[in-house]
Amino acid sequence: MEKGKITLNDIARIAGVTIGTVDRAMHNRSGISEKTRQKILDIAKEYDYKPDIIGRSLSMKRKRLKIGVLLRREPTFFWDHAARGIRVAAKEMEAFGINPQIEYFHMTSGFTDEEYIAMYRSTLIQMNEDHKNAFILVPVNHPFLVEDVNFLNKKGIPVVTLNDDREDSQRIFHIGPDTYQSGRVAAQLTGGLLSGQGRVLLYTANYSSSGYFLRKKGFMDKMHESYPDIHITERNQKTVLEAFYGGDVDIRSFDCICNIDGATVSEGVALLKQKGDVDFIKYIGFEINSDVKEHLADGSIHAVISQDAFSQGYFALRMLCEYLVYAKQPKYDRMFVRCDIILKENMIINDRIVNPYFMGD
Amino acid sequence: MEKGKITLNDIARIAGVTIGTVDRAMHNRSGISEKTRQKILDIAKEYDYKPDIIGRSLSMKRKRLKIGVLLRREPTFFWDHAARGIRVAAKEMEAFGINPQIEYFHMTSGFTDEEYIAMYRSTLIQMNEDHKNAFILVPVNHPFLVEDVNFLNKKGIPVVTLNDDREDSQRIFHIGPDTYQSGRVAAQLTGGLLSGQGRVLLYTANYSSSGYFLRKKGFMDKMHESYPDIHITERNQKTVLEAFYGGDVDIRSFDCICNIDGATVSEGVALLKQKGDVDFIKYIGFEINSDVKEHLADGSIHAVISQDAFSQGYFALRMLCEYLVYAKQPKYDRMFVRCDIILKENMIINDRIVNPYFMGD
DNA sequence: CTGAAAGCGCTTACAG
DNA sequence: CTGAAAGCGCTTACAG
Repeated sequence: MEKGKITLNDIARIAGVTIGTVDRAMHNRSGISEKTRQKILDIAKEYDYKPDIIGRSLSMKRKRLKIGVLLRREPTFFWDHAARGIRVAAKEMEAFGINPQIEYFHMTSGFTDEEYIAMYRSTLIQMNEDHKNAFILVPVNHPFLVEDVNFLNKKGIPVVTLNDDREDSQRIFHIGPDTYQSGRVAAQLTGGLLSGQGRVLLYTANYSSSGYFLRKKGFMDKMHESYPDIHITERNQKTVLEAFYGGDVDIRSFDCICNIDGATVSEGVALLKQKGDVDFIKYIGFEINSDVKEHLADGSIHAVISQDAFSQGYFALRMLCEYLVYAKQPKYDRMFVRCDIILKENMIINDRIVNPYFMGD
Repeated sequence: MEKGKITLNDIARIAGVTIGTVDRAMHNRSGISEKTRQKILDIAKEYDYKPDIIGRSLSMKRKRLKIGVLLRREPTFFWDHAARGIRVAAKEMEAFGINPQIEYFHMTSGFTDEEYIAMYRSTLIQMNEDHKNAFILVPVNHPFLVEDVNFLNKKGIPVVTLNDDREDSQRIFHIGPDTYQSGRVAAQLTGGLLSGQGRVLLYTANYSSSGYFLRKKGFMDKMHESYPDIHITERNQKTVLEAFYGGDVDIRSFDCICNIDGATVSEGVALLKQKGDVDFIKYIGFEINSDVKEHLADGSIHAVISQDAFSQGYFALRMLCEYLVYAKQPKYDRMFVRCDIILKENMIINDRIVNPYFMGD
């Protein structure tokens, strides 16, 4: 008997029982004597039994895995990529009958916080009525979120948090950007580009997100450690217009703009172009979309750091499925996607580049 | 009948035939009347039949897919990663019973070209005697390679080329680095770092490889286009010692060393450290290993560009399996892996970063 | 030219 | 506590 190639049927034959009994032993099901269970487990161990995933999958066909996914809506380029990552992973796992149902919720304008929470919660309840096997959620910042996650968990419905985390909840794991580290990467790029000298304008429209706060902190920490001679001016006005041209700002006195806030990058560059200042200042941003690609191509953006939403979605679904199908526990309960540095010359412009980004097409 | 969820059994029932006949129709097998075949195909189309990959796989278990893989040996860190990518992909596809047999051949020293070719070829023949279903090969530069690839292809054994390509052969597709583009990326990094001014030492131990030649060309092209004021000195001595300190070289007259030749990067940096020159010059290299990681961490290397061997192996096996199992033709017959820019702050130092590099562990 | 059946490796409802 | 059997969706060797 070749090691590792043994099947449940083989074990049954060796143990002198039937396959049903073997199954009971392997899955710690009830209705089996301790003695037979031990005998069977010993045999399994001796012959290094590994369950055949595809036999199991075929048999599992009867109950397809329904996974509820609740994402944000804006910025759309970002969340579209996340949804795409989820669909690609689902397609890869289609052998296991994964069936993700993706819903979105808006966080932009026109509603009070309470109204958002209510909308979010009602969507969640509605999705759950369809008897989901698991959820992938982008959490909102409200105590109920923890309650609901814990409730689902108690009912045996695991929850994964995407992009934002609630460590105080019983989500089984989290996948998101390493925002602090991405700030450090931006600082190293900036410092290298300025040879450790000069003036930097650091801009964010939105510090309310803890992600942006952490990114700024990463940027500042790395600057203080490695480039103490660079002078940093923070601006966090609501619009790039105010930030770059409001008050008594002389934009040309800066050597570099670092735009912490991924959502306003292309807007910021467009403004510099319009004012005729774009050639006098280096621009470093976050995240990539088609506008940003154009700015990279024509040289008006030097670099962006991407912690791509696609990978977040892809790995969230994939690791969740491995958890559901193989009972494989992720190594950590908090994981991050890579910080990719994207310049004109290494941005991906065609699909001859093999890459998870394109595997689903 | 839900669209797309129809099975062969359903079709058989609808057509009033048995599943064996449906199978004959779907696979263009002989022994079926044109009329029944048409009827069955029409039904399949109408109900949007998609074969269930996992049913097929289970049934295919009887003939596991044996794939022969022939890689180089040196530099080991590189080919170990390629082999690892292949194993990870095989594990991911284990549902389909993929069984890669990986062999290596040396290209270093002590043999004539003819002897190498003979060794390579005998290994290939030996592997093929085990009735492989497909091959992944790192080609050697000899006409016989084309002959053998074409011979295998004619016998219905597809061949994929890895890292190097032979476009004149009938390999079904190629995956490798985009060496020309990686040279351009290095040039953009260098140019940015020097703000378009200064002197660069461009070093390669080995121009005989067409990969290094193309990389150099990419570097030069981008420099001429974007940073015409940077002065470039080429050195291609056999050792870094000769290149950096041989003749009348004053290494400190350079602002930056760009080391085209991925295999000598850590050696070069170690030499600069030993001579006390490392703080006076920026270093840009290619490929990453544990030594290079240390140099990145302590700041003696500014950046490396990685076209990781892992991905080459991973995608080669994966796309080959998709070809064998689903008959899925890759979009292009020549594909490249990404050029990743790696600085101290974004190099991956722990496995909390979700990444194909770590998916197999 | 077509049918009937076994088999891939597992899970699960049912019978005893 | 254990067994016997059906079934997941496909492929294939054999019978007619």
